[in-house]
Amino acid sequence: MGQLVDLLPRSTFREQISVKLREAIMNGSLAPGSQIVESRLASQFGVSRGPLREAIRELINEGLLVSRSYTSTFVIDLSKDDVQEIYSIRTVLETFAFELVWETRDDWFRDEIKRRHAALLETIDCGADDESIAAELSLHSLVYEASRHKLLVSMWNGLKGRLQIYWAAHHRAHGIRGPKRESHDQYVALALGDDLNAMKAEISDHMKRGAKVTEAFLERP
Amino acid sequence: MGQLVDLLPRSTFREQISVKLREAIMNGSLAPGSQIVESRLASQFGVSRGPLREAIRELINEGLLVSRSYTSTFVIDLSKDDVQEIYSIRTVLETFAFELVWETRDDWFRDEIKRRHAALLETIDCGADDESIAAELSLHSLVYEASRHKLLVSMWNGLKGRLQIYWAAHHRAHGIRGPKRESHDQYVALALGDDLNAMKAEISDHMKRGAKVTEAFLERP
DNA sequence: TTATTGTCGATTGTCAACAATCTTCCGAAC
DNA sequence: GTTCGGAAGATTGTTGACAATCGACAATAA
Repeated sequence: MGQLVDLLPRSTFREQISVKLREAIMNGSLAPGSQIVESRLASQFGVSRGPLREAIRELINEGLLVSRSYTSTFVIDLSKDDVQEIYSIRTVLETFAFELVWETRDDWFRDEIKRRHAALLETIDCGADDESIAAELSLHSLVYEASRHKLLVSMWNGLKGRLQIYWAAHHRAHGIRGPKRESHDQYVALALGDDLNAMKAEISDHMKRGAKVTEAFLERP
Repeated sequence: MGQLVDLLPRSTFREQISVKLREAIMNGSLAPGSQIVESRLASQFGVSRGPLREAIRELINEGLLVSRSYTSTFVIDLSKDDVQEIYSIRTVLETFAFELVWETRDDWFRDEIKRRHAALLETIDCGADDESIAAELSLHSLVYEASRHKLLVSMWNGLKGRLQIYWAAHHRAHGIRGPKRESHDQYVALALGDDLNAMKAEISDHMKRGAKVTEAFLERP
């Protein structure tokens, strides 16, 4: 039986706060390295410190915030090494995801990948930078979702959050544009094709290119 | 300048509680599927519900507890699928870890893997079941630690906790003994050798065997 | 001047009371 | 008997006040 109506979003403050906080970090309202003060944020959100603290703990576990006991909490500032680690793990996980999915790709998968690629192209054409980043991540998310591997999905979500912070922050800081228009043509074409090894090679290349670009961020004057 | 005296372990209640809780889950004092009640646990630990809740959130994020809003919190009870997922991801991550480590294995690595293997054999000979489980996990942890890949280590730690719960619970429930004495001979020998592909094959085999054993747990009358 | 100690403000950590929500169970209406 | 509604109990969610800790700065003594 399907879902007759949407579930009412009766969420707790902690949940609402944690998504708002994530948003604020993603869109740069809370810049990397900036300090989080519980009492200030609590009054901004109009709640007490209790649920706010729990939301903060959640983001700390996700690796989006870091805290020192009794002293302070900060938005993470990823180092070059951190980003390289993310890309290297991404290569491994995304390759595994394609192995899982490969033989069972269906019409939904093919339609959806085209749809998300088109959405990415559109945001790029609009010049909407933050949206392009989200769209690129959404395109990559597809193979994880299609794998039906819950653990794999949750690991990807963790990486995704940190990547998004990093990209968004650097794009803002350096005035760099989002993904290039042709950046995913090959990826999508191979994902629709029949050569798994070529797909794996493309993932590896794609990540190496990504890692190179982020390196470039950090070598600017 | 060296350390004159040990640092005092001045940790917060939240930290102390979260390690105690983890212990209680690992050693079966809190069995899989059993309910967690904040107020009861808080009085047992002699603290208020605030820090206890934060510790609980931490374990929820680690996947050791699950909670339903306003209703209840439980120790997870892994399904067969969950365990299969853990093993499949483990295969991928541990293979990657060996790729990273392979060319830079040094004397420390070789000594340490022998040491941990010996420790595993000793706990098996003693018939100390819980210790054998911990020793086996410690042996596998080595390659992650040696990889110097922080992200990889943290992902492994997440898996490790869940596996340990699962094993410990099933060993207790079914009176099954811990790892077999010869179970890691091949693994260690290959890790000390020079054939990376053979090592990869052994990891894959090792995990398939592990997954089979856990399947057997669940098919008992 | 320089090293040590005391003090103060800022921030996080903890507590106990109170509110909101969910589940269960019981009774009434049909 | 079945279904509906509502009260009761259990549990989690939220709050505001208070305590502990840290870092910086000033006061002090050599």
